[in-house]
Amino acid sequence: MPYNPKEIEQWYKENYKYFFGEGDKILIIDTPPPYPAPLWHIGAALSYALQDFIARGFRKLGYKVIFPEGFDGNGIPIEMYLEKYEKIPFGSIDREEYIKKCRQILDSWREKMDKILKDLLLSMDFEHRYNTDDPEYRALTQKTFAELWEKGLIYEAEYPINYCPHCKTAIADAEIERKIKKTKLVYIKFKIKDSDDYITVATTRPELLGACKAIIVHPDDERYKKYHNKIAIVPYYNREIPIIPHKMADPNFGTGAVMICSYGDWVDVQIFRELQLKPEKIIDENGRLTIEPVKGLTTKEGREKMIEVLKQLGVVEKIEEIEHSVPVHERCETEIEIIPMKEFYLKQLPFKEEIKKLSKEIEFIPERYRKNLENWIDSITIDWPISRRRWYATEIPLWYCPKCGYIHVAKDGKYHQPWKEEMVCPRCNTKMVGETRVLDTWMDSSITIYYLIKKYSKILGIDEEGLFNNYTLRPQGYEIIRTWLYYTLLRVYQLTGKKAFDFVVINGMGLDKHGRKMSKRYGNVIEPETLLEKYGADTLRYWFAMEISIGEDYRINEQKIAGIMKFMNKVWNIANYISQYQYRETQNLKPTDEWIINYVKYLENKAIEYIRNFEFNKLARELYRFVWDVFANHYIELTKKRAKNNDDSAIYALYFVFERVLNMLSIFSPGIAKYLAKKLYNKDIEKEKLKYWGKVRLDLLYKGEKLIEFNNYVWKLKTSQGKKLKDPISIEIPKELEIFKEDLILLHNIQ
RNA sequence: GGGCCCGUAGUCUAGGGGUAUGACGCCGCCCUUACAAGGCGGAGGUCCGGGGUUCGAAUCCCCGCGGGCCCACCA
Repeated sequence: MPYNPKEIEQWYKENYKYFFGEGDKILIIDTPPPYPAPLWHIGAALSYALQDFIARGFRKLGYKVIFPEGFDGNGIPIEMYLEKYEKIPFGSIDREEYIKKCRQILDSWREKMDKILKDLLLSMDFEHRYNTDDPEYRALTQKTFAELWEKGLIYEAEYPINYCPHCKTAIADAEIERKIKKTKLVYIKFKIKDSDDYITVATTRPELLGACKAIIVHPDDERYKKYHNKIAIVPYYNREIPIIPHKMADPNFGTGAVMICSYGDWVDVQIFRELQLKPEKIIDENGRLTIEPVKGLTTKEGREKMIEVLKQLGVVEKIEEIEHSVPVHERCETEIEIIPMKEFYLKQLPFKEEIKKLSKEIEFIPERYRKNLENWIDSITIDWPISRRRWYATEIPLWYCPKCGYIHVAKDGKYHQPWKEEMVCPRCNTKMVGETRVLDTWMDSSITIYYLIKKYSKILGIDEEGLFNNYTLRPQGYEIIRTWLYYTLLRVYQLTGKKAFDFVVINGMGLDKHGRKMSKRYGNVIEPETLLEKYGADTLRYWFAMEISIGEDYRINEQKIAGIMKFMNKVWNIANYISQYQYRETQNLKPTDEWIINYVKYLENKAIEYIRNFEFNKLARELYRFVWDVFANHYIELTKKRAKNNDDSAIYALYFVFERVLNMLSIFSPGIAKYLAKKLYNKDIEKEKLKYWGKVRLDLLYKGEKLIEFNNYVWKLKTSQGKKLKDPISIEIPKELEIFKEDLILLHNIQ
């Protein structure tokens, strides 16, 4: 019967039941809840295989492992989808309907992804799946909001904030990406008051001229020293503004003179604050300009219009085409504007040092990503804006009394929707107004571990504190260190005073075989379903285990995957070979058999170390070499004739070694391992732990290497002499291999 | 501008002071009763370049060159 992954894996899935593992220690894996999408990136899907190696590996080390299944759902992506593909723009239908629609689509995607997770043969707790957009989960988010509100860590304030004109909501720094774009650098002449002189500034934002409140030049810039603290006149608007020396002006860029507007970028914000200038709000919440001559235009349109106007005034000195990086919203790639808005903030500045201290107590795998987190923490300059003007997210659980001004926060632990839920002021009995805004989705995702501790302490019947004091592990990609990891550390610390994780394991990204990112644009996207269908999960997973070095990007090369399928076939055939013999025991092991048994014990001892250090690729590679190059090619060949004569020792060794192999293999390729172990040993190999065998006989391992060398030598000799491998040969057996004499004579037909 | 990572056969990779791992591909021989999805053998490399440390460098240090990532206010 040939190897048929489909049949085996189907059998596996049908018999699957979640198993925590047996042991005193508990490891909680804070599985990333993926954001649902109609197409799942192969790299994202495979990252769950790495988590499964950790889960299965640690169960084999004697841990109870919590490996939950969860999905995200809150936030802007689904709303973007609705707008783009369902042609339902935000605000075009009733809020209730809109939310229902989002949920429906998300759920249908989640079913597909759930199937992929199961097809990957993950040892996940599929029975207790959670969604961050479930009422139960959102209730917890709201409860934590109320807690922090009561502690005074949340406040509302009007500050300039990153605003996405497309999504019509404020966003946090962590949600911003930078894109290199071509733009015009416009050189504009400003007249100096009471003089015929003028000063030229270079700007990429001429449309903001109406909000220009100052010009800065570098204090040491000789060209402009004569203008320090003089007054310049803004063209078109004829407003008088000061020319101020400030070290933020770079003499080497443009003309060295910079116009400061409310707000072109965060430098402007900083300087307005420092110089206590009065900001002018000239962009509205639709991203449109509000003053002439650009009233009603978008910033892009306004830019062109303003250039025309300034040209007619004769104040444009020149225009250069430059490339520079502009901040865009990571979800929709729209250029962000900085607009003063009234939003809720969660205090994070006072926690910077404490979070940095916590990060030093966390073990990062690999270590270098700790710096990545620390760099981000260092770069934080404002508190976290957490309110969003969207619909599909967790509602801010607040009501306002129009009469007495009382603000009610829901802290009953239930899920609330203030935009439709009526509330009467407990102080003056007036009907209150519900908050319509929602929370940044990271407010939900940053408490996954907090949620899981609560949930699994109930399932396992352990108190929360006790569960938290075990081991927590966060697996995730490096691209969300500044968001998911950082926000989780912050939130969990604010809620519990503890570090969220003992371990952070960073996975790399899956690239195509040439090392390029996969994207629709290049046409190099591989879907998980395709590979699963073609090679099966056991093969895909084993390939992945061999391929990845934790924290490094890896390339997906189908030829290699196909190569690993041959390995599965090899394992299958070894089982086939062994199964022709009846299991038997012996007290008298022959040297060749003792050698191979020592070898596999040595490997299993090493496996324990490898798993502790998250070095799955090393284990997978060594197991591969052992099974194929040592066990199959040398050991089985050496003992074939002896086994055929029903030699107890040989048959015992075959069974013994292969069981240890299946035990290790079941971490990576659980389908085939479980199937074969059931067949040959009638055991559930998934539930077997790894065994530490103590000292092994290194002298035998050494002799074994010599044995392999000798076999290769004889085979080479026969080949070079044009003999067949079974032809007789006359050759002296080296002294150190004397103990293997019986098997060597049979294998090589030595006369 | 700051920080981090990576350059090893046609392709991809392991190793991180002492004759350079392995996979895929390529070439030759072999259907040897577990396996042709196999076995045996073979060709293929100034380990990016240049200096230094050393008896000895792919490996450690410095300087380049090339690629990638993260952060930062270049208007």
